[in-house]
Amino acid sequence: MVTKQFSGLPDEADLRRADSLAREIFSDVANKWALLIIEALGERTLRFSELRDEVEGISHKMLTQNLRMLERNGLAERKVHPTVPPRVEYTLTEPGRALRATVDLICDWTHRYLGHIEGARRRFDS
Amino acid sequence: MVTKQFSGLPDEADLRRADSLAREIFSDVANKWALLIIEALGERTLRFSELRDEVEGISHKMLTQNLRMLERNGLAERKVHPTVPPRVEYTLTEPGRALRATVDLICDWTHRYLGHIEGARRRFDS
DNA sequence: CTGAATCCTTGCCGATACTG
DNA sequence: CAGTATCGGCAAGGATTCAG
Repeated sequence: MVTKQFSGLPDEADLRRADSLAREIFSDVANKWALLIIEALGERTLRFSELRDEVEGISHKMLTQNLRMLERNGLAERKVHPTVPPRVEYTLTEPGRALRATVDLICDWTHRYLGHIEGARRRFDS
Repeated sequence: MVTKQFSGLPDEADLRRADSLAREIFSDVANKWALLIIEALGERTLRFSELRDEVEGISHKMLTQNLRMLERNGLAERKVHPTVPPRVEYTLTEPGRALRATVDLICDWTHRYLGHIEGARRRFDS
């Protein structure tokens, strides 16, 4: 990651920094809207407005906010076409697609256990 | 899932219901604290207080709140030992463990791309 | 069409106190 | 020790407006 001058081994400070960074990334990514956007993007390239239609219930603001975050972390790429009206397209980068694979698994999980969960809820709610 | 009286095929209403349920479950589960708790539990059985120590930075309230949610959805099991002082233990159920497997993948992902992301951030922030 | 900025409301979340 | 309830601050997030 970072080239140390006097040792190839990370020291404690490095490990703590990496941990807190990992935690930060996890917090960025482990939120509903971010994951839904990633899932919506998939392998496709979508415009801002297409994304807003695709991600059910997301507001203009949440979409831009999360797209900025994804772009900042290098998970999505933002391509501006200097036309009028402007046309902005978003695509997942390779790290983004790798993350999407895991999101897919969560979706699979959701559907596989839909019945279990529905039952569990009924039992709990009584 | 639900046995229909006149048709084995789900009608549109069923599909819409299933979708909104899936979305609801996804929203429950796709949040930082829930995922961190699931990850902390792993294959172990932990007491409330152990969990609080294990999940860095979580408050008493968030912990109970999320544990209730996990219990309600049948992802974690809550076992009360009627001793004094009380002793309450939490364990992941099979659906919970299945979900944890995917959370593990997200953690792996985080660590694998830590460097990419750090670089992307530096570039973006300038 | 995108996006930034503003206001304003809602609800999250932490702190605290109290029960069993 | 574990859980619930209450209160309050503050940040998340919605609606709207303006700009490029």
